Amino acid sequence: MLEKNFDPKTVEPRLYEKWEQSGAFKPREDEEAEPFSIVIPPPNVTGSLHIGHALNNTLQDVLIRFERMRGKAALWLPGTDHAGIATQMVVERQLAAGNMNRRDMGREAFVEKIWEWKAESGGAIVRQLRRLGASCDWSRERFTLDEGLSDAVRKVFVTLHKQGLIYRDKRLVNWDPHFQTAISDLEVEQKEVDGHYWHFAYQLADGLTYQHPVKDEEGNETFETRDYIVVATTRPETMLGDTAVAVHPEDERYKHLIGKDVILPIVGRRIPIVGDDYADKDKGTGAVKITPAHDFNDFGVGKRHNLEVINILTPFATLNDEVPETYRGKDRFVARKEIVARAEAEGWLKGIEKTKHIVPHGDRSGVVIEPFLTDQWYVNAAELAKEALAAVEDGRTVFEPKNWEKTYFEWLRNIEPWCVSRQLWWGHRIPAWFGPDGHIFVEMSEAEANAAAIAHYGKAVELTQDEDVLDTWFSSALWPFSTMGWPDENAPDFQKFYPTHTLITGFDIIFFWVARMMMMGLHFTGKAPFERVFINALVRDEKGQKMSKSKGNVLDPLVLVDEYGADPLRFTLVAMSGQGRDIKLAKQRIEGYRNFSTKLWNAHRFAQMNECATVDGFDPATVNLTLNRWIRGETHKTIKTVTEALEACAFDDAANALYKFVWNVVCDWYVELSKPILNGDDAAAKAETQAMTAWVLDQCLILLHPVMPFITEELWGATGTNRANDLITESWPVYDAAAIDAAADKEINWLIDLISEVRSVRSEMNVPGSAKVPLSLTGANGDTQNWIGTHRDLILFLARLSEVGVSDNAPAGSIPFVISEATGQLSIAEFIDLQAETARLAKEIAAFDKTIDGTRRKLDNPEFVRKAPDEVIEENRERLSDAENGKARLSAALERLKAAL
RNA sequence: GGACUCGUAGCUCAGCGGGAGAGCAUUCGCUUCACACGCGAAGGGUCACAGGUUCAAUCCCUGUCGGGUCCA
Repeated sequence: MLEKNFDPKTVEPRLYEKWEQSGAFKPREDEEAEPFSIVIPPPNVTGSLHIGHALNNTLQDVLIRFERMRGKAALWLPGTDHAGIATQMVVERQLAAGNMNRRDMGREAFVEKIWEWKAESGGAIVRQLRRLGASCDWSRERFTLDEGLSDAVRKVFVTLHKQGLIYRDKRLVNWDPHFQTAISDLEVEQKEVDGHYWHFAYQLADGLTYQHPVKDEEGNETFETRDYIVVATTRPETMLGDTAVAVHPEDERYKHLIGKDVILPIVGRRIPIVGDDYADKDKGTGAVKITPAHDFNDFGVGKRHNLEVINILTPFATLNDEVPETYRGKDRFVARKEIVARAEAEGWLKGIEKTKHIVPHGDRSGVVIEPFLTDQWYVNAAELAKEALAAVEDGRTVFEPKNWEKTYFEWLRNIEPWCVSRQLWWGHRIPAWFGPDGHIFVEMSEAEANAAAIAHYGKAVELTQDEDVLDTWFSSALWPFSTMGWPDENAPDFQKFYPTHTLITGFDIIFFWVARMMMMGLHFTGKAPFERVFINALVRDEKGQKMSKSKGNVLDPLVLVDEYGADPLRFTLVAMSGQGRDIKLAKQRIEGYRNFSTKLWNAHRFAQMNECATVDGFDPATVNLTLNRWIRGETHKTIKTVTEALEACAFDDAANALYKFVWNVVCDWYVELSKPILNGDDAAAKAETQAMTAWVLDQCLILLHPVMPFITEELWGATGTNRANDLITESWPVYDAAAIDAAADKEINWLIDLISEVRSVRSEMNVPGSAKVPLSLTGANGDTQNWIGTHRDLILFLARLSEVGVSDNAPAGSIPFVISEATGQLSIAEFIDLQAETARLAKEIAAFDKTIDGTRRKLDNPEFVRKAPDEVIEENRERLSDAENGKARLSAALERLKAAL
C-alpha cells in the first residue's frame, strides 16, 4: 500500500542512484535507434546552481527524457568550463588569506594549486544538477581543460593562424587593471554614471588670440578676446597624454584655429588643433582633447591625423614615467583630483558641468576599464561570421523563438575582431613561440615549434612560449565537437552524435557562446553544431526584479528542492517557461504544483485501494463502457497535445495540458464517475474499469515523467506488478485518432453538464449536501432517456440525488434548469427561497439574453450571412436557437413563480 | 539613438480573426468511503488608448501612452 504522502527526501536520491547505475543516462546501444544529442551549456567550474541553471537544465532534462522514451539513442553530454578569470580569482583569494600571492609562487605552482582546488571543491554545480534529476550521461563528462579538449583548442588555434584568421596586433584593448588582463568587448559592461565635464583652458601657442562668441545677459551675441581654447573632458588625468585638440571642421567658432597649436598645461607640450568630425559642436565646448593612447575614439582621430600616441599608464592604471614627476606612480583617480585642483589654482579650470556618461566596467572585476595599447591575439571574427550568418539565414539552424535570430544577425553583421589572449595563468596557453628576433612560430607543440625554428633559422635556437592564455570562450566555442572527440574525426561519438540536435540556453550568451560555436563548428566541421537553438526565459523574483545576492531576493533552487521536492520545482519552471517572457517566480506557485503532485499520488492510492492493477495484454481499444471509451479518447488527445508541444519546445503547453488532464479530467471526473462502477455489482464493468483506470494512470505517469521524473518513477515502481523496465526507459505512447469516440464524448459531456448544473442549483439554493433530492427531466429526447438509464447510479452518486427520471410535466415545488434540449426539474420544495429563486432565474435569463443579442446581431447582418464561412453561420444559428429555447423555458418558470408570489 | 519585447480578472499569466480563459487570492458551503497540499459552488474583465483593415478585431495594420531588456 502506498504511504499517505510522497516523501521526496528519501525517494529522490534512491531513484537517481538507481537510474544512473542502470545505465539509463547513457544513449541506448541499439544500432537502429536514431541518435539525438544535446550538449549542456557548460557551467563555470566555480559556480553553484542558481535558479537560472535550474530552469535551463530542467528544460534540457525534459527534452532528453522525452526523446529517450521515444526510443532514440539520447545523449545529454555534461561538463564544465574552466572559467579563466573567475577561477583564478577564487584561488588568488585563498592565497591572499594565507598572505601569499601567485607572483611569488610562480606560474607552475599556482596552476598546480588551481588543479588542487578544482579536485576538491570545483564542480559543485555538477553534483547539484543531480539533485534536480538531470539525466546527463556522466560517464562522458568533460572539462574545457581536459587533454582532449585542449588538443582541440591547439588544433583550432594553429589552423586558424595558418589560415590567417588569427593574428597578432597592437591595438587598443579593454584593459582590466584589477585582473591585469585584456578582456573582450563582450566582457565590458557599459554603465551610466554621474560625472562631470571639466572645462580646461589650453593656451594658444605663439601669443595667438581670437574672438570667441559669448552671450551676454540679454542673450545678445558679443565677442571676447581669448588667448586660449577651452576643451571639456570627463577624464582630466588623461590630459597628460594629450597629443591634440580636435574641433569640428565646420564649427564657425574654431575652424580658423585648425592648424594652430596649443601648449598643454602642466606638461608644456606643444600640440596641434585638428579638424575632425568626431568633435561634436553641441557637446561641451565643441573642442575636445585628444588622447590617442587612452580612448577608442581618440585613437581613431590620432590615426587620421598622424598624431603621437603617448601611453601614460602602467598596467595597474597608475601614471607612468611619461608624465611629470609629481604624478608618477599615482592612481588614475588620485591624479584626476590633483589635476583638477591644480587647474583651479592656476586659473585654467573654466567650469564644471554635471553630466551622466557611459563608463566601461569589467564584468568580473567591476573596476573601470582602461583602453590600453598592447600586443594581443585576435580572431578575424568577421570572416568566420559569414558562414555562421548563412547557416541561420538558410535555416540549417533555427532559433526558437524565432525573433532571437535578429539579435544574432545584428551582432554578427557588426562584429569586431575578437581579442582572445588573456594575461592570466589559468587556461589554454597560447601555442605560439618567439624566436630570438621575435619571429613567431605557432605550432601544436614545443617540439614542432623547435622544428619550425630550425627550418627557419637553419639552426636550433632558444624559443620562448607566449605567456598568455586564451579566452575561456575560445574553448567553449568548440564545445559541441571537442567534447565528442574532435579533432579525431573518426571518434565514435563525433561520428554518431555530431551535430547535436537542440541547444537550450539563455539569451544572454547568444553572443558570447552561441554565435561563436556556430562560427567554429561550421569552420572546422563544415556542419552547424545544432539544428535548433531554444532560448529559454530569464527567471526573476516575484516582483519582476532580477535576482541578485545584494538585493537578497535570490531563490536558491536547492533550498526549494529541500522544501518542496525536485518535481514541483521542475513542474513550476516548465509550466512558467512560456516563450518570450520572463518568469516571475513565487514560492506560492511551487506550492501549487507540489499540491498537484500530491493529487497525482492520491489518485494512485485510490486506484490501489480499488484494486486497479495493470492487466497484462489489456487493450484499451476493446473497452465497452462509455465512460472508458471516453477516457481513452481524452487520454489520446492529451498524448497528442503533449507530444506535439514537446517536439516544438513548447514546454509550458505540455505541462499545462498534463495538469488539466490529470486533475480536471482524470481526478475530477473519471475517478469520480468510476466509483459507482467500482463499488457496483456488475463484475464485467468493474473489471474493465479497474483495468482502464490502471491504464489511464500509467499513461499519466509516462507523459508526466519528463517533467516530474521522481514521483512518477516511484509510483510506477509501487503500483505495477512485475514492470518490465523502469519508467525512465518506458516507451512513449503513440497518438491514435481512432481511440477517440465522438459518441462517448457527447454522452459523457452531457453527463458532466447535468451533474454540474444540479450541483450549481443546489449550491445557489442552499440545499444541504446531505439532502438527497429527486430530479426529473421534462422534454427529454431518446438519447437523454437512454443516458439517464445507463448512468443512473453515477448521476445519483455525484449529484446527490434520491431519484432521477423523466416526466411530462414539472413536479410541483420543483425548480428548473436547462440541460441541452431537456429541462431539469429539481424537487427541493422544502428548501426553496422564492426570492433567491427569482434572482437565480433572472440571472440565467440575462445570460441567455446576452448571447441572444450578440448572436442575433450577427445573423441579422446580411454581409455576415453572405461572407462568413458556413460552419460559423451554422454555429451561431445553433447558439441562438439553444439560447432562445433555454430562455423560453426559464422565462415560463419565472412567470409561474411570480404568479405564485 | 537603434533593435527586440510586454500592457487581458486583485496577482501571475494563457489565448492571438468568429461564444473573454487558467492558477493563485477572495466569498460561501462541505469531517462526501484517494486527497483539507482536499471537495463543491460563486463573484470578479469598456482584453492600455486612438484610428484603420474586415461581414466580424483582445487577436491583423498604423500611431500614442506606459513598462522591460539588449546594443550604441
